Amino acid sequence: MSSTPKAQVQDTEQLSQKLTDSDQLEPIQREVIALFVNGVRVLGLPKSIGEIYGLLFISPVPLALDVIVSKLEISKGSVSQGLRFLRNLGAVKPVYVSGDRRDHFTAVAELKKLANGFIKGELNPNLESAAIRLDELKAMAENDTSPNSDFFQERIRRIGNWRRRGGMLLKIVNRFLGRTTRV
Amino acid sequence: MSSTPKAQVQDTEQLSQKLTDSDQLEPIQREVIALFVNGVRVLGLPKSIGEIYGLLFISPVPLALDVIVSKLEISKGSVSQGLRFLRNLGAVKPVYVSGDRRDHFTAVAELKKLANGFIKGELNPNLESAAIRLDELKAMAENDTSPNSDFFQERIRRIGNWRRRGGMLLKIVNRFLGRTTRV
DNA sequence: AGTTTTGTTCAAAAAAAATTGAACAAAATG
DNA sequence: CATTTTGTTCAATTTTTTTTGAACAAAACT
Repeated sequence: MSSTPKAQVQDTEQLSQKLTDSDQLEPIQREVIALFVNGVRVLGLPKSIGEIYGLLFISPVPLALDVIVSKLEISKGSVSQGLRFLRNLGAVKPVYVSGDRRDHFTAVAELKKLANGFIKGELNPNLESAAIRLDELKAMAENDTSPNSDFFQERIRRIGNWRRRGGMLLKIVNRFLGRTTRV
Repeated sequence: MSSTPKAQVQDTEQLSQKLTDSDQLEPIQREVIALFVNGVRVLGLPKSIGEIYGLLFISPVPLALDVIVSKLEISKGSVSQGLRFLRNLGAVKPVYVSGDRRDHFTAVAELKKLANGFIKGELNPNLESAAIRLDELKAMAENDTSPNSDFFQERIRRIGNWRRRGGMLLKIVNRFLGRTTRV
């Protein structure tokens, strides 16, 4: 970045000015990013994830890692990790930009893809481990001899019902958003 | 708790034994609670909330605050706050127990009530504030004169679509789980 | 009235989660 | 092949969230 000394930049601006013009976000972009930061909080994801996705979503062109770093003014580590997470979720995808060897990324903006990615990446793993534990619980309850055994069994059956209905709901959500991925 | 001195408890057990027999959780209960602790994490709620709800869910009788404290071995403050949260969500309800002046609580175990409570208490407030911000954004984008204006407008329209579909989905979820509350 | 029981509140402590930044590796460049 | 660019990793730090516990208030007892 400093191979060519920028001595000619006479610092007519404030000395603390480190961002070049093209790194500045437009007010609308800032607002959209803020909206996403809020949005991902509902999903239990960190702020930086919302910032990165939001920036890519509201950027007309794909962006490289170090551009994201300077636009958002967060660390390279955060952006690297955030991009990996978003890529795994399918919320962001790499785009080849000719003449630039850096990786560039755009936001995947189809709701059904986002939802499916989140379901597959975040929800399903949890539901599966819960299903395993639930089966173990069922076995425990059947061997139980305490006076509460009947009550326990009823409750465990009920959790099983929740699970079943949750699975059905995910399918319905899927169908509603368009049938791209199987849950 | 110590108005009647328990000198006759000769400490044949370990000295650190502070819980009475009735405070001990059965293995099945421990497992169910663990399941709930995991479950609420997916919803972005703290462990103590899962513990309290789980305990009430798997308890044959309503429990008072201090019983919850000694069974779960967490602080009175946590239980007090947790119960308030769960009550606001409609996940727990007070039950009158004659001859005992303490408040007692049971878990509300109907999935539709739980889901509706969560939607109304946690999701909707967020969606509403997002809707407001989105309207402001729309106005900004319409007054914008930058070369990216068209792109911005397309993107903001898209977020609006997400919101619309999200709202529809909540209604569908509601209908699927049984129609108790309006979203 | 005074005392005990029950439950809430909130500042401080602890725990958990996110972020940073420096060290590193891998690939591209000259 | 030495150098630069690009991107990853992870221990340390910072920030945020959760939990604790002591002080307080309100109601119920004696």
